[in-house]
Amino acid sequence: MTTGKKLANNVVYQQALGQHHTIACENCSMNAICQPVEADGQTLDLSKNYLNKKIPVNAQAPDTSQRHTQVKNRILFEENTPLTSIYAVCSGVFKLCVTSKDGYEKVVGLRYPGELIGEDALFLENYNYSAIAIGQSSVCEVSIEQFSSCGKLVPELQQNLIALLSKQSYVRQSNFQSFIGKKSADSLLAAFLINITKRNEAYTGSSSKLNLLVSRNDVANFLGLRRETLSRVFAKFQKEGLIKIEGKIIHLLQKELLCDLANFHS
Amino acid sequence: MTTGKKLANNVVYQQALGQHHTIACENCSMNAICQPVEADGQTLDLSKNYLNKKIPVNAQAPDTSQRHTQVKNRILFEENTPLTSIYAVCSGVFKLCVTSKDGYEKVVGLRYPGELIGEDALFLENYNYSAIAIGQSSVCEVSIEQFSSCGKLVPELQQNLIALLSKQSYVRQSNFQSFIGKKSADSLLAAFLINITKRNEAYTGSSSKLNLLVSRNDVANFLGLRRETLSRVFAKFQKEGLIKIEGKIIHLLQKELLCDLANFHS
DNA sequence: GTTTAAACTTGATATAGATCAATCTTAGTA
DNA sequence: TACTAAGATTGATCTATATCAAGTTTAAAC
Repeated sequence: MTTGKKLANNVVYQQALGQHHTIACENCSMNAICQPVEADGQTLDLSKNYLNKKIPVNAQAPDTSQRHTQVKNRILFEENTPLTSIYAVCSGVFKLCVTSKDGYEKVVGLRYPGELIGEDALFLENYNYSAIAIGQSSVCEVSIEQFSSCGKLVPELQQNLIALLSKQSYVRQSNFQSFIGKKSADSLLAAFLINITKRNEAYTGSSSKLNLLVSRNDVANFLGLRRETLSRVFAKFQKEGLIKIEGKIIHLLQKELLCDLANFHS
Repeated sequence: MTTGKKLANNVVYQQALGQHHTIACENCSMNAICQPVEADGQTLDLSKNYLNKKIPVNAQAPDTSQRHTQVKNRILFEENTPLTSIYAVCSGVFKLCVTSKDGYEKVVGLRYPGELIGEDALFLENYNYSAIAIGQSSVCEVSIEQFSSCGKLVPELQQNLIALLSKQSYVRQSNFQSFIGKKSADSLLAAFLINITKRNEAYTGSSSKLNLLVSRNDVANFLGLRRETLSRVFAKFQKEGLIKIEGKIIHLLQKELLCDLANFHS
């Protein structure tokens, strides 16, 4: 891991935030169905049967673990292609996109370590968005077919999946509530920063700083703002002492005020 | 059902759209866990054990069915109160609200017949929003406690719940995708009309007209627009021949154009 | 049928954010 | 270290939507 002059801080923070390391399994949403379960008084680790590894793509440092798939700036899967697996992000970040008829790519979600990708299409034929790795990222892959055959044998596994799905449903609803009907750029960005920090809290160990990893362009696209507007709001927040910006790393200096802004209803 | 002079059309359409009738079970999201299941070669209708009825509240025409709870302009449950049941809307519509510190009530969702309420908090202590009946509405109630005890006995029931939750997760994600990052009032309203029509399609039997049931105020609140702005966009859409307005009933005359507007990315 | 309140619409003005354009910064490469 | 391209910021102007205000329609109550 080289340290350029200007980059030094960045790397330090990335290490501090653990963004280039894989998430601990106990902090991962997938954990509910990966954990060994008790069946007939025996302990079974069914994950061995359905958790796949994939060939690393464009990996700078080849992944040595068995579980994690390395992808860099690569498409994990494309919209409207057959659904075969669901994924949990292990490291890095993935953007979820849909492409409109005119070819415009709209960012409809971001997934950070420990979060699921594709589980919302579990009983559909096809994926409902494309998933694209930002920078160097990795995932765990769960084959639906293999999981199903395991699930039939172990009822407890199914209960765990129920809990996982319900939790996801909650996460999605919370997400929706955070952003629906927000009109001002200020409250949108505040809601976004609070939302992402919270989602990464268990993983990064910090409730006041986050590494966005994605470009300003992607954030602006996701929020429905112009990159110029987003830039201005970022600058304003920093000038007002609400945040401190170090490239893609954001320190939330006055979280209370940001929360007020995020909840502000106009 | 009386027919006033000006009201006649309205009532006719409401009947045509079936808004004052309860949804057929086969069109309801809850159906996956209400249907009788096969267990040990026997058919069990477990719904009898966990599907409750509730005392009608403010009902104009008392409900004679066993399953459906009648509530009118009433709170079904309040934010941050203990979660005991999940619900499926049988008739009418419910608005989901969160109240901010300053007392402002934000509409974070609308639930039409066949849709679930509260399932996203299934494994939480408390409900994460309040649910309020608009006009005369009714629900089916599933007691969590009773469902759980049934579920343990019948694995198939659990599989059905998995399917239900995954589908809900998909619905939520689709919802999110429809509204996140939409900036213009035009595309917001277009997305809203398409979204609600689609959600009600199986129930109303129509893919080109819908009965909003909720006030313009609630719609504007949900979309993050001012009622004046919403009113102007409604008027513009009608003037342009995209829709026809009959009070709360909206006819989608040019669905293709509305879809284009809804997908429009600026 | 008349009265009253609530819901909805329309008009005029002010403002937040888009747009267009230029500049600056960062990261990757020679 | 210098060069290059992509990403990010800043400035000036224009436009869509909020805001304030008045008026109209609808629905409920008397």
